[in-house]
Amino acid sequence: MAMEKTFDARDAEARIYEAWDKAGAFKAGANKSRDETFTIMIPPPNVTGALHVGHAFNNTIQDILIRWHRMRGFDTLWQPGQDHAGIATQLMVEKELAKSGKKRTDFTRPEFLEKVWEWKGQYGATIINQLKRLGSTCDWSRNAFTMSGAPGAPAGEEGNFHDAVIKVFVDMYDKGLIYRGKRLVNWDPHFETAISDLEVENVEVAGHMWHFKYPLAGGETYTYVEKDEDGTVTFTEERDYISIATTRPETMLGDGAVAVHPDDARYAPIVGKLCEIPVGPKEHRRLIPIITDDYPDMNFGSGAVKITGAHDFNDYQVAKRGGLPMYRLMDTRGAMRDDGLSYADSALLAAEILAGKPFTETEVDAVNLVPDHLRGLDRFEARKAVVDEINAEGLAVMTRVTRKVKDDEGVESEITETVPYVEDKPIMQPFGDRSKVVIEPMLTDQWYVDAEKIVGPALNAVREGRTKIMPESGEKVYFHWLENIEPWCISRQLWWGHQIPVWYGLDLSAPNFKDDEGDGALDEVELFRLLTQGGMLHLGDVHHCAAEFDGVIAAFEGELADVPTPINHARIVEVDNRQAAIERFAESLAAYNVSQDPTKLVYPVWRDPDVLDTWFSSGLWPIGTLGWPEWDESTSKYFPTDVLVTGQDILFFWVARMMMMQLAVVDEVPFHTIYLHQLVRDEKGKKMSKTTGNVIDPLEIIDEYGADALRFTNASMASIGGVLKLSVDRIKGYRNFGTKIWNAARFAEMNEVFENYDPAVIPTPNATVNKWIIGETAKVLAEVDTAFAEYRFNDGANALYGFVWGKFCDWYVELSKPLFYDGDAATLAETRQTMGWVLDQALTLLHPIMPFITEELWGTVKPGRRLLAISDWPELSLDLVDADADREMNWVIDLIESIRSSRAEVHVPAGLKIPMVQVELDEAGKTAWANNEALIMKLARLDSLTPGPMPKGAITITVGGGTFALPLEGVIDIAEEKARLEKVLGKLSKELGGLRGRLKNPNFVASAPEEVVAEAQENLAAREEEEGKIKAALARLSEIG
RNA sequence: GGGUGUAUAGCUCAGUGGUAGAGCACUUCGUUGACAUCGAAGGGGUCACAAGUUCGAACCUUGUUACGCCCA
Repeated sequence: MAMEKTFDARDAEARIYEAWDKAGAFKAGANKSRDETFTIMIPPPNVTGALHVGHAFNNTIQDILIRWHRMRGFDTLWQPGQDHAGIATQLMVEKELAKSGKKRTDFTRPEFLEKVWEWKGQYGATIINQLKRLGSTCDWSRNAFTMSGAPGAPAGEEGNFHDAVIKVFVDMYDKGLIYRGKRLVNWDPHFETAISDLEVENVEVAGHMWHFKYPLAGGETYTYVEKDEDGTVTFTEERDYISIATTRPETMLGDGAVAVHPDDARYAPIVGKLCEIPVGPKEHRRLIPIITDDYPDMNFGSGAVKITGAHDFNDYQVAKRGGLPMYRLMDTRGAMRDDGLSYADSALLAAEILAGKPFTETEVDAVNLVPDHLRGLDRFEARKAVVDEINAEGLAVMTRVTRKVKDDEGVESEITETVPYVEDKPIMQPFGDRSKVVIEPMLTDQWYVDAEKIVGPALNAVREGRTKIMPESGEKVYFHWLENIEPWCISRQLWWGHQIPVWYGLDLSAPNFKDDEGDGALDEVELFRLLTQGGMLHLGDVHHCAAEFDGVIAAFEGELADVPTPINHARIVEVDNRQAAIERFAESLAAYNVSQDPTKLVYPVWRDPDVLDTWFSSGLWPIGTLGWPEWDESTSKYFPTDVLVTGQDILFFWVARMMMMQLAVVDEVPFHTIYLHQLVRDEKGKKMSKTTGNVIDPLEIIDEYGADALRFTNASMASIGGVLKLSVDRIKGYRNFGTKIWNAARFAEMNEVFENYDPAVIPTPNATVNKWIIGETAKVLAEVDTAFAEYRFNDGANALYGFVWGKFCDWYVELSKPLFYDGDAATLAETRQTMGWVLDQALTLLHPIMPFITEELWGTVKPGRRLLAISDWPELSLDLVDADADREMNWVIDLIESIRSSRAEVHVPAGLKIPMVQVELDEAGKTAWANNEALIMKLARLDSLTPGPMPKGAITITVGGGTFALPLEGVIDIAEEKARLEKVLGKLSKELGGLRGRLKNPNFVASAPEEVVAEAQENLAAREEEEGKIKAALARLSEIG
């Protein structure tokens, strides 16, 4: 059956993918012929994810590497999987619930998690199916999931990942690498959880900068002086305040100080004095110190900055340096706090702290400096209220503005008035990428990895080259980040995730407790005192970490050892939360009181409700996917893996963390090469975004142009460190490339190549054309191997494009025609053998980039043979390049091009066959002509060649070692031909000038390498020969014209 | 502000010291027995700017300008 004119990707792709699957092509070790492993871990897409162009690019690169290695016989594993994407997944499920008017909190945690698993079962495989459409040959039988094996996971989700995550947490905790602490985090008021920097989008929005007066305490005054660069005084004023600029007035309530730069002379007189926060009830107005710190920018605003340690990252650092208290003002929903002490008590305590009273974090956290009437207000409402109150009190910095007004009759006039100074100013505001609400820096208790302690090995691995980052600039970024690493916040206030394996208990230690009788046992009075004053309800909690509840029992028993009898014998039990623990403990004490039965006494503990950051689990991806900690040789042999292919943007968030964690846990680098690529952008280089409307959907592209076209485009863009600009035109071009090779195969089929060649035999032809294309094949293989080995996929793709289109289709197919149509039986046979073989090589080499069309053709050429995906990559020696054949073919091609070019320029009709005169030709040329006469005549559209002198009025054709003429007297325009030759001569003389200049320079001859000099000399000789011929031709034309 | 890149044909980009390339677009011609998703021919570049190193610089060095990304 004759082949169709084009490849029907839509029809073929699914069929071919299924054939690969059936043949086991995806399985680890498919087509294995050696023991070396080659492993790539897929960067796990979110379980909520849908394929975008970035995934398509990323996975194309991985699949190319995987297919290339698999075909070369490596024990190859492409490990797929997904991460559980805490926030995103929870959001999806909450949205689903919202459809039926339900909220997450309408369910218990286990009930909700069951719904999440249901959702995952229903939609979680979306991106996997999309990756399949791209042709990705992951070993799907090993698909991993970062929540596999978690408590409550349904059938089919039993895996090791949960165990791995928990084990690592516990190990790191035991080694002192994980701790709990109160620090400033990015807080998402919608999801009510801490989020990572990665989940924060900084967007420039229109904002305001308010200017307020903070009056000096006790009505003090100072002389405020401004000077210009030369030190000349430009402004002097007696002030009783310091001017502060802020974009967030509502945070003023929590100010701990006003900071100025130590070099700022304007404020030097008042440093160390107190000023008043100009908001809040008059009777409790708080005083804060004016301190110095390097942070304030003297040239920005007034140069004085209010410091709110609990609600701003910069301020937090200043507050830490200055030992300032940090007062939290908001609750988890971003509303002004309505808990803790009353405002009056809070203000009082704050004043004591200012006066030098020592304070603990817990004490400070109970201080609620939100005035009673603002409590519970949303933060943006509170902002308005604060501004209004300050303005009303006249404590805003004022400015005079002139504006135009129209009176009732429409007459315009100008009025000048004094108004509060408020600048309109674009400000960078952080938004939650999922919730779209403004992120609030918030002081909360979280778990941290002490990254500084585990960063060393990760730095060394890259410094010592055990892991290489490409492009190299990535290494600089990596070093810079790791050298300045911050503690890593790993807790999240979500339900979906690995619950932190830490249990808390009430801190019963009572340093001031007095055992009245000194009998080491508690009586009722003592019990009551312990409960209320002993600290149980006031002090913090104690905690212990283990993989399971059973594992912490002993630790809590130890905790109780020095608590008075009989509590020290209490049974450790687990309850839901702190409140339940208090109640349960009280009940148990009451029961004991009545029964005096110590076995009734319990010490309740509760588990940390928080879960781990998804990145903590993804950090274990390399070993976790391979079954660690329960792995055996069948999977551990794939570790360390080989290459990580991922986006530059997650170098810190994921890559560096994998390095640190794998080194910390199994003491080995997770991969030897990290291939970083950029974000895929639109053709103009803009980020694709739904709002801009420039999103290219890879699935639509696959539908329209086929997966191969998209993959080839990706490969051709993949220069190291290259910018990825995706354009549909380009994709279309590579679809056309597929059609091109399809039709070359079709040509072969029409000439009965398929049934008349032996794929196992490297041809040994006689015809120069055949020898030549075999050499070109060997050359392109070498190019592709080098390119792939160096991760220069664009070079590989371009080499193949040039070979298939520029060499095979443009020349070899054309040149083979005379051999097919007019050749003798032997020529016909060797040409079929050659074409079949070369086509097979081309399909094989193209397969990693364009797997579908090549697989289809592979089966069409020789039906029923082993699938190309699991066939062997060729090994061809460059000895197959026949230098003589090469030289001869280049001469032939050069001649044909010269003739075509000349004909076109003097407007000889394309179809017209014309005679040619051989004016002079050396021996090599004569041989070349004789060997290739038929095809030169055909392709140059000649009808004869006769030796003879240069005819009058002819076009001159010059090639190496010869001159030909096309006698076209009467057909051509002499003047035009002269102009053509002059143009050629012009180009030549420019080149000659350069060459002569160089060769005349004694320094060049002396310093340049010999071969460069020799090349220049050869080049010069050839150009001079040509120049001579052209000049002669011009002279002859002048005789007649 | 810190970090890190980029600047080459109209567009998108290759090009690691020997005198500039590809694809697309453009112009002209062409239904020549694989392919019009095609073929043939052609036009088009002070390699951002300046200085330096070198016999020789798109490439190395320094500075300038513009733009991008990441982090503040």
